Amino acid sequence: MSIDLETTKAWQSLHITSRTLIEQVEAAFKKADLPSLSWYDALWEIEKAGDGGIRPNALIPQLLLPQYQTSRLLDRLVNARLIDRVVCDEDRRGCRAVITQKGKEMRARMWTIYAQCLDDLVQKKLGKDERATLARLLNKLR
Amino acid sequence: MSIDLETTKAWQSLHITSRTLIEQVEAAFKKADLPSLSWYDALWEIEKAGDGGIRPNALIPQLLLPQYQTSRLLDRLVNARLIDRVVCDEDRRGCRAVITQKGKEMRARMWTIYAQCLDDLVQKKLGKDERATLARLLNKLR
DNA sequence: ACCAGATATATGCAATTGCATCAATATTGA
DNA sequence: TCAATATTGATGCAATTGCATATATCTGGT
Repeated sequence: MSIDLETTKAWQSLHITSRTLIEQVEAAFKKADLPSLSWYDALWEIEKAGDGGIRPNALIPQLLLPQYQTSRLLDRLVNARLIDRVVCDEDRRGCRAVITQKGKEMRARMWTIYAQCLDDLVQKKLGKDERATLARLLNKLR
Repeated sequence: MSIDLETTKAWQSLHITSRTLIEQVEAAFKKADLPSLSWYDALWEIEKAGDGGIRPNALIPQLLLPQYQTSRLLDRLVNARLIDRVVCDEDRRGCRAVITQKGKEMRARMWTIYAQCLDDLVQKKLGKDERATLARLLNKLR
């Protein structure tokens, strides 16, 4: 087993690109006085879940976060009045995360920035076919 | 400006793939009772610099870390006796990070695990041409 | 030589993470 | 039914990060 140059290059560009692009999005959020990407991701999943909200444990695989991080991210969102932790009737160990009106507004505000970034950082830089090829190759790695 | 599906898919798979693969490498290091990827990266850059060592500020662009993180990573490496912080004659504000024998051994030990991961996670999953294409597309994004 | 920046690095402090574990409730199987 | 086990979610504590700033040294212009 020996690692060739293509492997090294692919590995490096994968992580460098991911980090660099995320940093740019985070910087854009910060510049607009908005919270970070992880808040966006959580708000979006919670908003998509609708009025019934979503259980924290269902959020974990979506956000790819460990349980304790998810719990604490929810703490912060509650604290910022962007979501409510509602009691869960069918399982009283748990709760449901439900987005508030303020949360919806925040997510929408963040999306305008995020979408602009996605356009600048990805959509303008690769053709449609290239974007599809990239996604296909990446998906072979997971 | 509107974001299409290929863009979203490419964006998601980029970050999910990067995170997932890194987690797998970190897990392999942890399982082998070895420190984390950031230690490896730093040790490798410092080892490549040879006996003269490398200035922390030259390490920053290599590691893509902020200055204070670099400084503290060096603290930990010194603490673990994997590098020395040597006084720098030509600029006494600074120092030079020089790898120790123990550091070299650690890096080599980590590489056996790391290389195995790269083989399993990348080299076996994509053909040579696919790896090259992936790197090329990713590099268009930075 | 001297002073006004600029640069290299370190560090105090608050926020966040990771880990282990806890408390509460649910489920299973005898 | 009930004890054993599993699952959900939160939390104390130590380690790490992020930010702002401090300290020491260097450099360029006068």
